[in-house]
Amino acid sequence: MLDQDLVSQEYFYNFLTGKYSIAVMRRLQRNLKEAGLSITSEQWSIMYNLWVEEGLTQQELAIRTFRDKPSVTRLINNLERLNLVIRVNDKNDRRSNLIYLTKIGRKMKDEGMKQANNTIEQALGGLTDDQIALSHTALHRVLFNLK
Amino acid sequence: MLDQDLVSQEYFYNFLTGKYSIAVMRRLQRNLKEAGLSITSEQWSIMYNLWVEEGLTQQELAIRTFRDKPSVTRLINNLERLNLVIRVNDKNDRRSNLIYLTKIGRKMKDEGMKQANNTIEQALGGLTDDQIALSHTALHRVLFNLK
DNA sequence: CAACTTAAGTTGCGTAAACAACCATAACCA
DNA sequence: TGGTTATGGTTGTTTACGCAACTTAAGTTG
Repeated sequence: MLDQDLVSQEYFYNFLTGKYSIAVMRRLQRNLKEAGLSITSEQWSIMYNLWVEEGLTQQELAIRTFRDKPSVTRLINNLERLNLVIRVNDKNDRRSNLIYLTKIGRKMKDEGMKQANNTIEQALGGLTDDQIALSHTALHRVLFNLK
Repeated sequence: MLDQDLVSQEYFYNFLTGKYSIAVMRRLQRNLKEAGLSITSEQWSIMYNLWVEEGLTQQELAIRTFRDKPSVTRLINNLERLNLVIRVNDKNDRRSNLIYLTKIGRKMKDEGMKQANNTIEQALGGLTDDQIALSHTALHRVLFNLK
């Protein structure tokens, strides 16, 4: 491969190294902080899934957030220390923990979603609905390809 | 916001939490490992920039990789320990370190770029050139918006 | 029912991230 | 020229990630 190709392919390599998502996640973190929510963007991704549906297992959270099991274990540890979620041992399958929100965790939903939507607006400003829809399709395909 | 909207906006939230880039970076890591290159995807992003141009300062590497200065300091520390790069103190500005590749680091370019291109192919398989080009435009805009 | 396999979660280890505080050198300017 | 400000890098702390090894509980099968 020629060096010119290297340069013209720059966008690919930015994608490869997470440049875009670093930018987005950093902004989400900043928005959450400015709104007085002291959770990280990773913790947000767990909370989001619980705001949609409580009582998920850690395994299920791992799948939905695309993280591995140890990562989820530790994220839940930290969220439990912050009194935002609790582990409840599943009576039917004693290997599983069902994760529920606490009152505080539930109360955080409105502001948490608001800041997420803020971040999305800031990130996608100036793009048309078509462009956004096409990017969805492309990114969805990427996820499918790599899963 | 209604809960239905939450679900229909799922792709946005996947973007927000880095789901796509986690997938891509994980695959890059795996491809590098299978090719016998024991560097992380983050280390790859530093190496890539040095393969394009040697003698960059850490500051410049931080800008090009979209990371902060402490992150670059530590990435360079680890790459130096792996004998892939060296710090050379700048004679003209003694605050700066100029980062150069070692022989081993230079020799790694071919295989490193090959695995990067592999990963990109795997990630973008099934997408048309148009779709890819449009996604570039969109992601470029995102970076511009958040910078 | 005992032996084997699968599944859910945890722990250990090395690496990387953000943010703040810090040090050394350079640039500015009054 | 002497003091202030800006810049390049490093260090400390907390959080998070990837992988491998491990524990415990369920499911399978002879």
